[in-house]
Amino acid sequence: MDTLFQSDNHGDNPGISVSEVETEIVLLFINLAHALGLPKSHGEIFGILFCSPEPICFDDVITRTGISKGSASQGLRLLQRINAVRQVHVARDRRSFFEPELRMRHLLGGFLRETVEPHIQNGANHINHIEKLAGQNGDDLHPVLHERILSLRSWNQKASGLLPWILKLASPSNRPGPPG
Amino acid sequence: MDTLFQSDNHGDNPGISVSEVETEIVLLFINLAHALGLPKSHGEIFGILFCSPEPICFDDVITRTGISKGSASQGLRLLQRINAVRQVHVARDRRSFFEPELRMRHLLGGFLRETVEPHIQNGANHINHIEKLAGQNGDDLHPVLHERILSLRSWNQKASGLLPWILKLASPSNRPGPPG
DNA sequence: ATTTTGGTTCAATATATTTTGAACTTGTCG
DNA sequence: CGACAAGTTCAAAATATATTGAACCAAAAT
Repeated sequence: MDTLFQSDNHGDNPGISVSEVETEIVLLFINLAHALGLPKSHGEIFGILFCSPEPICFDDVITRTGISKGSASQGLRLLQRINAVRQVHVARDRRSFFEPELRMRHLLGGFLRETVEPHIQNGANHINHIEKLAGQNGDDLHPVLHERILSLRSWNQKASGLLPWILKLASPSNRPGPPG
Repeated sequence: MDTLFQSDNHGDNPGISVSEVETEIVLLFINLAHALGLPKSHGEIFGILFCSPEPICFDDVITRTGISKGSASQGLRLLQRINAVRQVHVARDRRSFFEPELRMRHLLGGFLRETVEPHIQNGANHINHIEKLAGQNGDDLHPVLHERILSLRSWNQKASGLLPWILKLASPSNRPGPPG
């Protein structure tokens, strides 16, 4: 593929090869993964699936990305958990095939549910604990610190309340427009 | 501080020492920093400032957190850049003092502006480049891939449009409530 | 003008995270 | 059943990221 004689460019097109477009798309998803705090291999996997018109099987994920079996296995698992990738079955083929989720709402939803929400829940628990300690300390607590502990609670609640709005705003039904 | 004889608990309070509350708050911010992809030392610095009723000077940040000069310097700089920390001046004192930002809207705003927005802008540039390559390739591009490239653009625009809404929703004026 | 103080920089080191790949499981086929 | 194929697991190696601290700079104090 994409050699002088067997190019993805069938015909005499002098332009850039299709595979360069794909390379750039994979790079884009590697960057995105990094921005989201996911390993780059996961971005690579998603990028490859995203570029393919048909679902891809495990071994092709490996050969096309060049990553190891282990990474592919773990990456595909996580991507499925956050709703970024679906498994599909092909008749009379034992292997599993994979395809990317393309609806932003679902992508975002999975990511928020699996990655952000647990952090917010942990935070809430931690704040409960802090409030309990603060209660036991009663008057020894500086009033300013006491107030600030209250604001921790309020931040956490605001963050938690934000998530459903974000999903709603990312829905296809939402036309673009300024807030307010 | 907080030894058997020189406890933060002045008086015969049998409760947990104030410093344990502070320890837990610092731990909370270390977790938060981690969740946001910032080094834990930055969370530690913010936590210490958050716990102090008065602004703290550079050297006290170091002694109270136990981190190195270098980390403190870098951490304070970044925290100021993202609006999480303000520098304040004390009369007839050469040193700078620092205090935490407490308004969620400002904290979120700085973080989004300095951390999230640049990624979205990079993404937009990258997508421009991909569209150009795709254009040069004309008909060689699989129609499905062409469609998907269009959706990249739409995702990026949606993400970009989301930011102002998030800020708006995090504003103090917003009462909590379900979306829709 | 020299010293001291407050703070920054950045190369070296320490720590954390990701990736690899060989050994293993599980299910399928002949 | 035995052999193979698809995929998982996880300890070790590779990579990336954060932290340290000594050398440095600039402004104030002496």
